[in-house]
Amino acid sequence: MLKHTGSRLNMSPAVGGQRLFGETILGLTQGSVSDLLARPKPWHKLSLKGREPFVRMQLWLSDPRNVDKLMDMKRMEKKAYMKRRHSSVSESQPVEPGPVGPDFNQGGSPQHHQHHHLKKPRVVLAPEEKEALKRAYQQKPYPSPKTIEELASQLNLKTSTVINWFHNYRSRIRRELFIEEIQAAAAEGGSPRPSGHGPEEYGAASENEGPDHKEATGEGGAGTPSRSPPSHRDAAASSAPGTSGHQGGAIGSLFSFPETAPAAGRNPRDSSLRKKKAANLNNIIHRLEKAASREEPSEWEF
DNA sequence: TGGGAGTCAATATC
DNA sequence: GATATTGACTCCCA
Repeated sequence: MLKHTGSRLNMSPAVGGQRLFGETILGLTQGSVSDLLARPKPWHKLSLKGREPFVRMQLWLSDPRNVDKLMDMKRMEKKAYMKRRHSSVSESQPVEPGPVGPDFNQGGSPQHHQHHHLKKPRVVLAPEEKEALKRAYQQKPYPSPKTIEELASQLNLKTSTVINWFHNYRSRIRRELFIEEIQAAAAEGGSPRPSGHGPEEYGAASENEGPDHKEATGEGGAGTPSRSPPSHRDAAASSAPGTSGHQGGAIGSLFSFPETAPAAGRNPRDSSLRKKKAANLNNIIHRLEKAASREEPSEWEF
């Protein structure tokens, strides 16, 4: 499958990165953290549950030893890893005959371990299948069960896959629209209006990356307004609050966003995308810190 | 029961 | 190895 990922958020691997930060601070996996930072929803559109990671982030920010603790965690992880590695080298036999490596036992059935953990192979939709689904979405964002059945049989997919695809697509389109709203608000007033509603509308920039999202642009489907070109986003992102060097000392060392020109051979859009994501994160941090200093417990309770 | 929100986790990409 | 993408899943609500 061909994917274009543009750029990556450099969260200074020397300290942690999305995985460690997500798992130890936010209670989220790396993928979720990446998503959260790249496409944050406005605060007022978040459910209580959706706000939790930001509340955790705020608590972490208000902890004077936050970075130290993260570094400790990293050290501990490394130690554990080395220990595991060392023991697996010294003991030529694994402790338990579990599914450590690939299912491979001499002469035996390769399925022996599978009853333990039946893993469904991940469905990867072919570009043509995605195209067909998108066309169907443009005609009907909320297809009837009958339409779903038809689509599934036409594309030789499971109906659940088609249902999931529509769910995911709608939800991801919606998020893109939220980002647009925020950008429009930011472009109008310079920065999102103060509201006293916690870190409202901290998201100020988005990359709107990837072929999927681009192709969704301008879809005529019901409730699917057209979306603006990336250049508009660039402008909004660069004017996002928090980009002006708000790095909060230790935080800055945790989330370092190099401002250097893109390295040779890299996607030329890389640095601007990086900036946009940095703007997102800095904006979130900025508002969390502001909220923390204002002490609005009612907004943070969950 | 269908849809939205949030998330996981496999995998692609850099 | 770190990050981005995305299909699948759970939970909650109307």
